[in-house]
Parts: sequence; C-alpha cells; structure tokens
Amino acid sequence: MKKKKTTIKDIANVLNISPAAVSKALHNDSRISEKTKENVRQVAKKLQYQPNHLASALRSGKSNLVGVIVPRTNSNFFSSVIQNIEEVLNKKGYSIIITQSNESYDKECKSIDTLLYTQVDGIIASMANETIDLSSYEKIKSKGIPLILFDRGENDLNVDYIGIDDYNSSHVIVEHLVKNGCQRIAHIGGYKRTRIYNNRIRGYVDALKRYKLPLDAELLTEGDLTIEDGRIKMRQLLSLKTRPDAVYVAGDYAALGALQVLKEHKILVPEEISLVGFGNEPFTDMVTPKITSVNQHSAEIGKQAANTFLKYIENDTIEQRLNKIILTAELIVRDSSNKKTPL
Amino acid sequence: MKKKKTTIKDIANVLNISPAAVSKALHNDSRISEKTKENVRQVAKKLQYQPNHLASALRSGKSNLVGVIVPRTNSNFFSSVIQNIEEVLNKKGYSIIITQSNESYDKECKSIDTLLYTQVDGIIASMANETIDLSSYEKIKSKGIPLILFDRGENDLNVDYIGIDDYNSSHVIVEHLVKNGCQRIAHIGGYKRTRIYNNRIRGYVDALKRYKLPLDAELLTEGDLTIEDGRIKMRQLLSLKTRPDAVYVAGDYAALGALQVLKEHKILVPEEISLVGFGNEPFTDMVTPKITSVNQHSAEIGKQAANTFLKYIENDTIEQRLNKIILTAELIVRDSSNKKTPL
DNA sequence: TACCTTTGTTTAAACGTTTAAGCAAATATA
DNA sequence: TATATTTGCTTAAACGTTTAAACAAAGGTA
Repeated sequence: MKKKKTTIKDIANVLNISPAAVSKALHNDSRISEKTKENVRQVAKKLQYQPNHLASALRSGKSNLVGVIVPRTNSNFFSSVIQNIEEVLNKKGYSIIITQSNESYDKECKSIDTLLYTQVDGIIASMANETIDLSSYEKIKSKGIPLILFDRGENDLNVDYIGIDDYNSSHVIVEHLVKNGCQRIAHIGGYKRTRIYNNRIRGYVDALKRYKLPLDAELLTEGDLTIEDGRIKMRQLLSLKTRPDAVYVAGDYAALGALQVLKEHKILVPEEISLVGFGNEPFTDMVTPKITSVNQHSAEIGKQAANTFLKYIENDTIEQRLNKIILTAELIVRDSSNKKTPL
Repeated sequence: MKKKKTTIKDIANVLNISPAAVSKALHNDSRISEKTKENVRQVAKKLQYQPNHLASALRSGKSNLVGVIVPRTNSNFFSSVIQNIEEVLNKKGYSIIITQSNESYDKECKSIDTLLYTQVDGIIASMANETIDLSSYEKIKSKGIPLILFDRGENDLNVDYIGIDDYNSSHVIVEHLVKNGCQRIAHIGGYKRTRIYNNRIRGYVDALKRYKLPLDAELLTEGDLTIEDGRIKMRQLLSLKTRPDAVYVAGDYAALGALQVLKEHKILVPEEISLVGFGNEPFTDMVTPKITSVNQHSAEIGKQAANTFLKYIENDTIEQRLNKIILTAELIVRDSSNKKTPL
C-alpha cells in the first residue's frame, strides 16, 4: 500500500542537475542561480516533495525537535505553558514533542529515553511527583543537551529553572487570611520532596511564626494533591478537636476536594472556614463559592522556558548551570476567603 | 559543549567485531552467539550507548512514531483519549507525538506537515473546528500513511473513524428532558460543518418532531461552544419573548457559560430552565447545580483508535476505507435537569 | 595576455543504522 | 569420507540528506 515518496534525487533527475544542487536550492543557498531555485521549487511542488527529517537531522546533527515533559496535559496550567512554548519555538523553526509522565517516575524515565532516542535538540520539563532519583535527568545533561526545568524543578541538577516564588506566595496567602480574621490556618500541602511544595510549606510555617499564630503539627499535611487527597485531608481536619478556621491548599484540585467535603458537612465557606487554593485553574472561578487561588503566570513561564532553550542554541559555548527565573505570583481573591466583615 | 555520543561502531571497536554484529546482537538476532550478545550488552551499558533513532528509522523506513493531532489538550476528553492511545501504543514499541491545532486550520496544516516531515508511521487525529478543506488530510493518505480519525471526523476522507452516536445521543437527551416535563427545548449547537455537531443538531430536530414539540428557529443556534459562546447564546435565549424551559448545549464548556448567565439572572435550574451539556467534563460534576451531561467514553475511543492503527501496521496489505466504530454514549443525569417533580 | 575572482555547479563522503548476501568454520547427515 | 546444514560472523550497500572540496566557466583586473 505504501506509496513511493519523492526525494531530492527525483527532483534532481527531472532537472538534470545534482542532488546537492537541489538541496542547496531548497535552502536558498546564495551560490545557486535564481533560475535553478525557481525550477527546483516548481518541480518540488509538482512532485509533492516532502523533506525527510530523518535524513536531514541525521546528517546535520540537528533535529529541530524539542521535547516537553509534563506530569499531565489536562490541567490548564501545563496546557497553557505548552502552548506558549510551542508558539515561541515554532517561530524559530522548532517543533515540540509532548510527553506525559502521569506523575510516574518510571514513565518519566521512559519519556526521557524516547526523547533522547528521537535526538531532540533540547528538553523542557516539569518533574513528576514521584521523582527523587535524578539520574535520568543527569543523562540528558551528560549528552550535552540543553535541559530547562519549570514549575517542578530541582536545584541539584544545576540547570535553568523558571517558576514562581512559592515561599513568598505562602506569605501572601497567610497574610490575606489573617487580614480576613483567620487565626487557625491549616495547610494541605504537597510532598516535601518536591521543591515547590516544600517551599510552600516553609513559607506557610514562617508566615505563621511571623503572625504569631499557632503552629500545630496536625494542621499541616502532605499528599499528592488530587481531588481525593483534598477530600481525605479535609475530613481529617474536620475531625480535629479544634478545627481550623482557614485552610490553605497547595493545589487547586485538592482545594476542590476540600470544598466538596466542606459543603457535604454544611460548613459555611468562608464564614466558618476560609479556603485558598493554588494554581488558578479555571474551575476555581466556576464553582460555588469561587475559590481564592494563586495565578502562576503559565504563559510567561512557557515563553521564558522556550527563550532559555533558544539562548543555548544561539550560543553553544555557554555551560549549563543553576539559573533561576522567579516570577512573582498573584493572589486572586474570590468568595471562598473573602469574608463580608473582615477585621 | 556537545559531548560525543556513543555509536554502534564504538562498541564494535571495543569488542573487535563488526558493527553489523553489534546491531544484530542488540536486536537479539538468533544468528549471534549468547556470548557476543552478553559482551555487547555490557559494553553498551558501560559506554552509555543510546541508539540513534534517526539512523535506524531512516534505514529501516519505520520511525515507530505516531502523530496525534487534537484541537486542544486541556480538555479532559482529549487528554484521556491521548493517555489511552499512548498506553496501547507504548506496549507495541511506538511513541506518540502530540500536537495541538488550537482549532485553527492553519495550525492544523502545519502540524500535519511537521508530522509527515518527522516521518511518523501513522496519524490519529480529531479535526479542528475551522477545517473544511481536507487537502492536508488527503496528503497523509496519498503518502500511504494510516490515518485514523476520532470524535471530529469526516466521511469524505474515507478512513477509519471512532466516535459516539451523536444523532442518537440527541434523541436520548430530548427524551430525558421531555420526561422531566420540558416542552420548549432550545439547542446551543456547534458549527454544522463539523459532522458531530451537525449530527447532534439533526438528532435534536428529529427528536423534537417525534415528540411533536415546537421546532422554533430562534431556539437553535450555532457557535464555537466556548464558555463565552455559551454565555452569548444563553443571553439571546433569555431575551426571547417566549423563553425555552430547557437548553441542550452541544458542549460542556458552553453549557457552563450558559449556567453562569442563568445564575446571574437568578433563574432557577432546573425548575425554571433545565440544562444539559455534552462531554462529561469533570467540572460538570463540580459546579452548582451539577450539570447533566453525556459521557463520550474517551478511554475506549483512545484504545480503539490505537488498535485500529496497529491493525494497519500488522497487516499492510489492507486498503484504508471508511470504517466507523460507533460507541453508544451514556447520559449522566445530574441536578441541572433532574426536576424534583417530573411529569 | 596572463592571472585572479566570482558564480554555479558537481563529486563524494558522511551521518548511524539495518540488512541482504557472502563466507568460513563447526556440526550434522548419509 | 564426502556432502549438506547450521552457526556466527563480515562485507558492503543502502536509507535521504548535507556539506566540504573541487572545478569549469565566466567575468574582472592589471
């Protein structure tokens, strides 16, 4: 069934010139006459010539492909980052290959292998929750392929990182809750081993200290921040002898789960318990009450990540090292934490 | 900065055998001794050998890459389809390249070119809203590359299609609304040029006829089914002299927009106006009231699409032709259409 | 006129694999 | 013992490009 594909040789035969001339004509080489170029273009079109990426990439050592690894694509944050990476890179002639780790370390390793195997010119990644062993990422570095991390990063890899100021975001959130009269603030956090969640936890703890609020171990939990995780952690918090009067959740999906449980228990939000999420996923603005959350500037992160990659391509003498671009996150105050009668 | 990469030749040199023997050893060829195979494996590991996909794909004419084109990745439906395609194909040694058309015809054409250029072994796609001209897709066929469409398909291409029974789904929805006492049912539809939306519209019209309900032109609209589109169309419906008592929206995002407008107008849902969406996106279960919707069996669609592709790979003598796999969609009844006192 | 440059092309090797064909040695068969 | 088969490898070509080097022809310079 396979139809024969047109090659550069076919074009050369038609015009009675060498394949090399055709290649140069297609690349607009200055040493090829306008007449020949025009002929080549015409014949190429007529024969429906499609360049073979495998051959050109193999020969030139450049695939013009960039791998992007994300935990999942179905969150608005990652989807938006990807879209912006693609936009910037397409303009420079690069295409992207998206792979999902599904938060699994194994899947992530496989994705990295696939990308290296495909000979991508660079990799832009946000690490899976599970990932502790960095050897897979070290492999990328050891091949001399530019690696750029965003959102879920890791200092120890000593590569570029683009993200938001998680530590400070926690401060802003706690401050907002305090100003709204909350005194006993819980934190449903992500796993500490993931740097961003660790930073949110540290920020939370330090902010409580600053405002001289009770720092109670039972108010601080770790988990994978899925909807279900949020539900479980919220139920735990409700079963405490002294309930919190505010819950700061490190991810929007878990915040949603927490909200569901609060509603099931007929607890008024924010009057009895205030709620703050993280990530500003679209649904935070769709549910009742609307959930206060933190905008992570996904578009900006995507653009910066792409541009950082391009920096290495345009100047291949620079060595990769830890180089952080930290964007200031923005608290979007909505109904779930906005009490009618603040202090 | 670029480190030299290990090739099959390097391994051959170390062991003093030919590159061909190394290649065969790595592919577990029966004509290579166990001893040599073991040696090759060890040296490969020590030198951190990474096969070069470009070279092997070029030589063998098989890239083991499958392109997937979706309008966007940030809906749960497409994200889930992709995940299942990947799962099935990975097991057979294929990796997937995901591209987004962003509902744009131009972007879709570019995506197709990139995929063909990358020499994918097949393409699984759901068409952009804008797409009318099929020449880009014809190009895929003309190269003899298996093309499988899902969700947004097109009969005229004469290729495999996996989707749900849109026409019948509309019947089920209208029937449900009628049973709940609705008499004047509006439809916020997608563009007719997209087959699935056309089928939903046809189903809606025919179902109204069957139940002898008023078929009013002003109750039927077409649009791109974004949240904003849903809001606009809902406002239009509310401004009619006789408002509908039920609205069937052909997409969940538009249904959400419609719900927002209804709430802003303090209209009781479902008491005054019932609402039904389409797609069963997770948020339909998160908002208040929860939105009745249609489950599209994303996982099943993904698996079937992948298996259909594999069918062509395993048997390359079969010619592509229109071959539809139609799954029965499932109505998920929720609060937005479930009146306490049905007829 | 003799030499240098520029223009427009060709030649041939290379990129890292795979694979058909070939071949020597070992083993089996009669 | 002679012949056939199997085993385990090598040789060399090929996949479709790119590119350094070579070169002929045309144009410029002194």
